[in-house]
Amino acid sequence: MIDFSSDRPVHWQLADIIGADIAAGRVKPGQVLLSETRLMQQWELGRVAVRQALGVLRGEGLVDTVKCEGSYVRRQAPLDRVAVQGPVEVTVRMPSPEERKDLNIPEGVPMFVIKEPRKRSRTLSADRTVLVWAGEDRVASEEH
Amino acid sequence: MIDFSSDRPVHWQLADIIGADIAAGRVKPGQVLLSETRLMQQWELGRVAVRQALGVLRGEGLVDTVKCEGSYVRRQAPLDRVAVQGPVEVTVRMPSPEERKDLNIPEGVPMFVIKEPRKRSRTLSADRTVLVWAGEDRVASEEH
DNA sequence: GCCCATTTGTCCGTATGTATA
DNA sequence: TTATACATACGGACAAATGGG
Repeated sequence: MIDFSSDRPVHWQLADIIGADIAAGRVKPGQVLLSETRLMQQWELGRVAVRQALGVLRGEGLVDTVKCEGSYVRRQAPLDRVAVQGPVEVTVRMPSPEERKDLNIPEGVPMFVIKEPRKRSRTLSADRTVLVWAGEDRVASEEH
Repeated sequence: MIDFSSDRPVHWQLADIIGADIAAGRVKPGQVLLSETRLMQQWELGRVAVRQALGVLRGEGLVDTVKCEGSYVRRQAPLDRVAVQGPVEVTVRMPSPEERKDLNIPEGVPMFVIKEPRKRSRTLSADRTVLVWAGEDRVASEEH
């Protein structure tokens, strides 16, 4: 499966393979992937390449690596629908490590920054949130 | 500056240091950072630690690494103000490598997914875009 | 055009610490 | 206690692209 003569780096190839497995549902959300060592053996790669591949998948938000346990396929968190009422300006960026900790945002997940006039910005983890311009006078955040 | 006896990993410490330099403007947008080798010498770290630190900064969208040149402090792209009209649903996620390529999105930058009723989703690089709900019937994207 | 130093990208191997089962 | 597994580091090596002489 891995083509060592390809000009596509092997850790990208491995990330492609695992990502395709996830997309196809061959490994399901919440399920743990093979360990680094198993992946090294199965694909005949070094540890660095395997870790780089997992790093790519974390960066894409597809998996979540837990120390001393393994890398899990990320569960699709139930979405909070957050309604906003204009005029609003919305930007998005990656959180700093501190913001990740404060807002409980996993690695590879961006962050909403919502600026309403005369208010200070609201920040929301983007993997749990769908932003809705309702046009109605409901601004509540529907917690599930 | 780097505390090897700290329980905070050295590559995080280095990312903190460089990130603080960027935030304070001691290195300016468009400017190139010291090379990996220089950073290794200056901070007495191995290459892996230096690369991990740069990887952290890329993941935060602070720097952009160009092969055979160096890591540059990312220029703040001039923002396109994109006006939307309700009802609209906005989600955000990290692009896949293919989408990054297609939409010309740098590493560490998330992507808007804008779903308007009866239309197919629009995707926009989030580092160039500020989303505005104006409440008016103007849906144009004001290119600068 | 060519050489050469620089710089990052891509790999390998090895080692230690630490949390989990 | 033992085995497993990941996190953090070190070292080395070669390839590929860039830019200056």
